[in-house]
Amino acid sequence: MKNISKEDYLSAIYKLRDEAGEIKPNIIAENLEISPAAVTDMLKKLSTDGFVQYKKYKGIKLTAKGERYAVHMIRKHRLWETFLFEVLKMPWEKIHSEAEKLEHSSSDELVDKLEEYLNYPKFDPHGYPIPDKNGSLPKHKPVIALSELRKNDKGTIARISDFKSELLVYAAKQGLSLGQKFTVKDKLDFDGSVIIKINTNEVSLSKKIASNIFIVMEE
Amino acid sequence: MKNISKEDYLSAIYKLRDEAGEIKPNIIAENLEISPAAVTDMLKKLSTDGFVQYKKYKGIKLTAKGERYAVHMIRKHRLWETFLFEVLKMPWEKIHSEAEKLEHSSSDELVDKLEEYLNYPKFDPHGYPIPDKNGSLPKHKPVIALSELRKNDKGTIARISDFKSELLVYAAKQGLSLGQKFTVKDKLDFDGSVIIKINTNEVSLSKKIASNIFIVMEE
DNA sequence: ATATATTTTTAAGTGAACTTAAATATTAAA
DNA sequence: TTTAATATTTAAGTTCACTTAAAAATATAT
Ligand SMILES: [Mn+2]
Ligand SMILES: [Mn+2]
Ligand SMILES: [Mn+2]
Ligand SMILES: [Mn+2]
Repeated sequence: MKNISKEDYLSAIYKLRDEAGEIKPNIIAENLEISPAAVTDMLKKLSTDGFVQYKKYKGIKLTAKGERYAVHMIRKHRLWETFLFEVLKMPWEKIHSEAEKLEHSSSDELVDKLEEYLNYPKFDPHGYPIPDKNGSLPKHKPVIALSELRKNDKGTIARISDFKSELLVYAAKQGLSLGQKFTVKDKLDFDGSVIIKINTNEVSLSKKIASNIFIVMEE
Repeated sequence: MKNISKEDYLSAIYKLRDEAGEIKPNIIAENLEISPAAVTDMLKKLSTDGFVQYKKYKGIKLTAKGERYAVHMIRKHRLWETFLFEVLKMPWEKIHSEAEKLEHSSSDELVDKLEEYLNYPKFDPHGYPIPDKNGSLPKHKPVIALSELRKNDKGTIARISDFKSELLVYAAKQGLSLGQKFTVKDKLDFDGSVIIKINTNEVSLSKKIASNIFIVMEE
C-alpha cells in the first residue's frame, strides 16, 4: 500500500471501533480533521481495495485484511512512541504527533529491529498496548474511563488519551501519571466532574478530562 | 515547507553540485528517476519559493536559503543512517533507502535528540560527513575517487557511494570497507579498471565501481 | 405522521506532483 | 554554417487527497 492517508484512515477506524462502537463517517472526519465528503471518498477506495466493508448510509467495518493492516500500523506507531520517549527522552506530549509521521515511513524490518532494541515493550508511554509481530495484543486487566467511577472507588491510572497534547501536559501537571494510585473523593451530579485524591493531593477533573483517563479498578 | 518531493530535489541539487559541478535538469531527473518535464515544473516552484536561482535554459543554483535547507535535510538523512546502522544494526545496504523516507518525517527536535544519543557522530556509515546543527561540515582530509589513482598509489577507503544498494553489497563482498588500506597494483588503459591489493587479496574493480569509491591518499 | 434537523453522499473543482507528446533551444558534428 | 542530435520547456492530461456547496437519505421532535 504505502499511502499515508489510507493508513491513517485504517488506524482511525480501528481505534474508533473500540471507543465509539458503531463507526460513522462523521466520527472519522472529526477524528482526522477533514471533511465528511473526503471520508466518503476514501471509504469507497478502501472498500474496492478490500480493507473495509462499506455500503452507503450503512455501517463501516474493517475486513480481516483491513484489521490486520490497522493493527500493523498501530504497532509501528506505539513502538516509535516508546522509542522516542524511552530512548530519546522526548517530551511525553510530543511523541504522539511525531510517531504519527514516522509510522508511515518505516519498513517492517526497521520496526522489528526497533522492537528488539526496546526489548519487546508491552505498553507505550501513554499506556496503550503494543501489538506483537503477529498482531496479538498483550494480556492486560480491563481498563475503564475514570469518568465511570463512583465515590470511594479506588484505582490505578493505566492509560491517558494521547491524541491531544494539551491533555497530556495538563494531566502531568496535575500529577496524573501511569501507575499512579488514587481514590475518588467525590463526583458531582451537576457537571459530572470528579475529585480524586492522589497521595495527599486532591485534584478536580472535568467530565471530559476524566473520560480520557483510563484506569484499572482495585478489586 | 514539509514537502517530501521538494526536499528531495534540494538535497539532490546540493549533492549533484559537489559531484557533477554544473547542474542540468536532466541530471536531476536521472538522479530522482523522474521525467525531465517534472524537473522543469519543480524548478519553477522552487524558484518562486526562493530556494533556487533558475532562468530557463540557463543554469540551476541553490540560493543561500536553498542551500541551508538542503544541508539540513542531508543532516537528517545521515543521522538516521547512522542510527539505523549503529544502533539498530540494520544492513549496510538498506539504511540509505530507509533514511530517504525518515528524513521527511522527523522534526528538528527529534533529529537533535538523535544526534545527542548517537554522541555527535561526524561521518555516516558510508563515510559521508554529517553537518552539525548550524550546517557546518566536520573537517576532513580531501577524498578522491579510487578511479583517479595510478599504479603503486596507496590509500585508505573513506567513502562509498550509497545510492545503489547493489554497489554496497558488492563492495562489502570484495572486502572493501571504510578505513581499509590498500595499494593500487595496476590500472588498465583498456577499460580503466583497477586492481588493488587489500591485505593479501587482489581485487579487480571496474572503472564505474572505482569511481564510486572514495579514498584518502597516503602522503 | 409530518416537519425539521442532522448526516451522508454526490458534484464540481483545486493543488501537488507526476506523465507523455510536441515544440523549441542549445550543443555538437559534418 | 547548415544540419543533426540532444536537452529543455510547454502543453495537455492523470491520480491522489482534499475542499465547498448542493442534493439526498436518515434520524429526531412535535
Ligand atoms: Mn499515539
Ligand atoms: Mn499517521
Ligand atoms: Mn544515504
Ligand atoms: Mn528522501
